Amino acid sequence: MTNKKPIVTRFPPSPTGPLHVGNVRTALFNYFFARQNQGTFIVRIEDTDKARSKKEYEDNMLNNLKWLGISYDNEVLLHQSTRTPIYKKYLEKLIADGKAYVSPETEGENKEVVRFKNPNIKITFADLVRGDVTIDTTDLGDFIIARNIYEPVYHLVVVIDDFEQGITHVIRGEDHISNTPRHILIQEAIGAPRPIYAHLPLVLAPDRSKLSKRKHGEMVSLDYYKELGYLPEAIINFLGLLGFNSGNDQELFSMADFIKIFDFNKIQKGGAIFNIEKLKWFNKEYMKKLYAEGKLRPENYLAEVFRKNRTEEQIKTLFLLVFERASTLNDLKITEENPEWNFLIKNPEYEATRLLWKGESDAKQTQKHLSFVAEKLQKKGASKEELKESVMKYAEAKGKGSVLWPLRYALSGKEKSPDPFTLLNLLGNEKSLERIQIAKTKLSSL
RNA sequence: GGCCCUAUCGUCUAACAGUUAGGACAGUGCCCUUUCAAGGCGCAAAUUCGGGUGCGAUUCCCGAUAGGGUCACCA
Repeated sequence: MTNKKPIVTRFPPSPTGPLHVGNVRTALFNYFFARQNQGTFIVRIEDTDKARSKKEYEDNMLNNLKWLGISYDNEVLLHQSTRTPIYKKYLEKLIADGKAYVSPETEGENKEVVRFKNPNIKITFADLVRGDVTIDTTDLGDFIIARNIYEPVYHLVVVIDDFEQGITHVIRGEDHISNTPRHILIQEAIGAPRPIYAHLPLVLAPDRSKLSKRKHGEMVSLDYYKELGYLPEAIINFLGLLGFNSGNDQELFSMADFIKIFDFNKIQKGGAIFNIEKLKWFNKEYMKKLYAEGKLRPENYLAEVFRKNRTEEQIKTLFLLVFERASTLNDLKITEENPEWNFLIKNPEYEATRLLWKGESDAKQTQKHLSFVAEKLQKKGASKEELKESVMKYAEAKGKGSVLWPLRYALSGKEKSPDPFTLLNLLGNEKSLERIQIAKTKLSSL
């Protein structure tokens, strides 16, 4: 066997905004491929745009990568802003070799810039996801590679850094296809080897255009999802499957799974819409997993008022109720202001007529049903099971809806809620009796 | 507009010439059930359109159409 060159991939964010979900996907694929091949995954900060680059954004990216569990192998984090002397050396050589020149400008910010002398040739490069791509560089003209000798622009620095860091595979978004011939031209001029390219399909907004901060706002940044209570596992699973498939019907994949199965041949060529509904589903799946592992604790989510004067069992019941209706961690957070659940801590307000089951017009009957339940509740020593049994027996005789609906409504004041027996347990006898009494009073007014 | 890329259910996708075109999310129906949620079982839903080449095209080729990307002294 021949000795394969070790693989080196990279993720080079520009710290001009918070980490973008499209970039997360790109980082993920670079990471999968490097890890799969025992290669090296490098993160480098592309901050040549001094005006727009900010330390807070860099921190945001690094923290988010860590949160996702994406670790990089380089010991020092390269900042392009600190490498001016290196780029200058290349620039001077390029100029000396006649491959670039200082060009006087009549437009733009600077009077002079450095332009690359375009040989005007056709470049064909092999793309791991698209096959051969041919582009005529004549259309590019003599493009700018530096604002001045101390301020190179992206196209130059990306090529130099990829070269100096020994990047073997450039895996990036499809929006870079048109930049690739430019980069290849520069590589050839500085004598750098050509890396292997793979251009990933774009992550699209529901309107089918590239997800962008300008057009699509906060939904492009990872923070948005993180703050809403999406789990890193769910985000990785969802993004890992955007534009990639395993070839079988499996839906749930961990980072380790992706590293195992990643394959350029299974990458889609067309862009993929970021469908939040599917993300929600993944998140729910991972929340179930967390719960099963005992890692979701009610006390972290239920406000004190909901826990006060409740037994362990009641708290668990409440939490489960909330849990099965939740898609994100935030959905779990129940506070006094939550209209969905605050009926548990304060008596509900509602119209008396709402107590009547559909088709029912006899308020007296409904009152009688409620009285039956009240009596049972007042009987000391009866277990919850016995109570439920006797009420259900009664309800079956009188019509389940006629008995259970008003009971549930009296307790919750809501059209939709958990069943009355669960509510009875959660509220306790005293509060339940109070609410039943209120309901009976309301019914008298009908 | 030039150049480049792409094209299977609404969405993410499977099928690398022969399948009743499969799965998942969303939707919808039924069951469970007083209501909701959860759960179970169903249903509906796609090969953009023309031409080729094959005994046979979702699959290969060409064209049209549509969508997207890119045309910065941003990355």
